[in-house]
Amino acid sequence: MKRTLISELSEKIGERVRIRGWVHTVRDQKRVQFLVIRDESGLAQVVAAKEEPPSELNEAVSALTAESAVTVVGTVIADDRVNLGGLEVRLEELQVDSLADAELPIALDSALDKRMDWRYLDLRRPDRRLIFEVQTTAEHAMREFWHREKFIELHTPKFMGSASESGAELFKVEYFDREAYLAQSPQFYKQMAIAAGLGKVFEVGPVFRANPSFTSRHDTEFTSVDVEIAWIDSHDDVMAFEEQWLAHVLARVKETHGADIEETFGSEVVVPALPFPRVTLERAKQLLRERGHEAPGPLDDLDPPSERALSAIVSEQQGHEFTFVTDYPTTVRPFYHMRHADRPELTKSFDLLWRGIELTTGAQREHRYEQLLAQAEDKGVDVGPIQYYLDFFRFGAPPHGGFGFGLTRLLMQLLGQDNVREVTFLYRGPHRLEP
RNA sequence: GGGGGCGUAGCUCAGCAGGUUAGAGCGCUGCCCUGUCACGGCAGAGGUCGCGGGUUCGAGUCCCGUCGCUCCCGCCA
Repeated sequence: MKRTLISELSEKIGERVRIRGWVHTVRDQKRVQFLVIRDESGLAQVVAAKEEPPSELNEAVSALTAESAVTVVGTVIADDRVNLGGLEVRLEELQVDSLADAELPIALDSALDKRMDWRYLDLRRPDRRLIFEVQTTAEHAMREFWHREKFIELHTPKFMGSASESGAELFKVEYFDREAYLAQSPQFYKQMAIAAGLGKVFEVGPVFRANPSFTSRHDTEFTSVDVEIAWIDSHDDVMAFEEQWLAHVLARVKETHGADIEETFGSEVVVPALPFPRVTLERAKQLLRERGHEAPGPLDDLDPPSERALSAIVSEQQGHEFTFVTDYPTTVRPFYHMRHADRPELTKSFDLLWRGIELTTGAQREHRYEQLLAQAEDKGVDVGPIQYYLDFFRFGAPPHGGFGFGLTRLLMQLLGQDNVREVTFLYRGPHRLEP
């Protein structure tokens, strides 16, 4: 007999069905037994009259434990007394596919770290499933847009012979008789694709950061969304692409899950207006000062409290959740970010803030070999190990730029969660390698 | 790496200025209950109070160390 999803039961009233799922609750009374079965589509009540003495079926129901995996055969009956959709399944056969231990190690209100220990139980909660449905929709919408715009999808190697950026946050691994590093970014390789003439490229893939970061928005392995575009005139072209792409993604998420997200997580999905507000770092600092926010920390960057404050100011003044902050000084940007011709101390770079958190870093890249070399030396970068990268720009490289984008940070903000661990299937952090 | 908070039953927590057998709710086990729907009722089991030292007549409670968790900062996506 074919399996019926619980969401389809209302179309099968009077029919015999086979449903498969988990025991949500057991209410074993004197005269009647109720089971609530949960599958990926919903909850359903299953009922069995108790016989005197109890039948084998009654005994089997009594022996069930919560979260056991079961297969139930019965007849669908409409009954107004039932709160769950006004229908129930009259139990005829019960097969216990896997009996769960009686006592579960976590509850609905368990602490995050404990829930991480038992992630597969944590994820059985229906509202957690929505997280990954939204992720699926968001990624699909991203690809939809890229595909329409004729982007090429990349799969770059995650083993590297040398650092792709700073070098301070690399995981070192054994690689036969030498050492290799886990890629902390596909940065160099997506630029290589530009030098290779692929035009516009993207990659959705894992990146590894050996930072001992203990915050709600960092992990040591996460899914990075990377984009690189050739033949641009400036970083403005990159921002223009990103805002259209993101607006498309959020529109798709809203139309598919907007109501569910609001109901489940109390977070409204807002499709952003175009263009997004843009503000230079200089102007951002000025805005913050005007509004009485003392921007502490380094003078040439925004610390997290300042980013939150800036987002709040822009939201209040312009009614927009997104803010591009542009033109960061060379001191806080990598050597390959292109510098402004008229103000060489500033880069043609940007960050994208959403609801107070950093979602993206992007820039126009320096594609002129001599200039790139000079900037590397200026930043004190040892060019020896990255000569292969510099070589990309020796045989005709188009002007280009792109951005890196944190997928889990998007999801966290989208679903009003306060921690990336909630929206990561399996979190990896400095002290978390299991399960 | 720096700073704050926390670590007591399976889970979530309470625990007085240090003082006799360490508590609650949920869960679990057993019994009872004509349809429940977070079912309800009664009873019961379950804890080296993270670990190691120290102070004290006496420490879950104070001190030191250590491990773990958590948040913020740094770093970044």
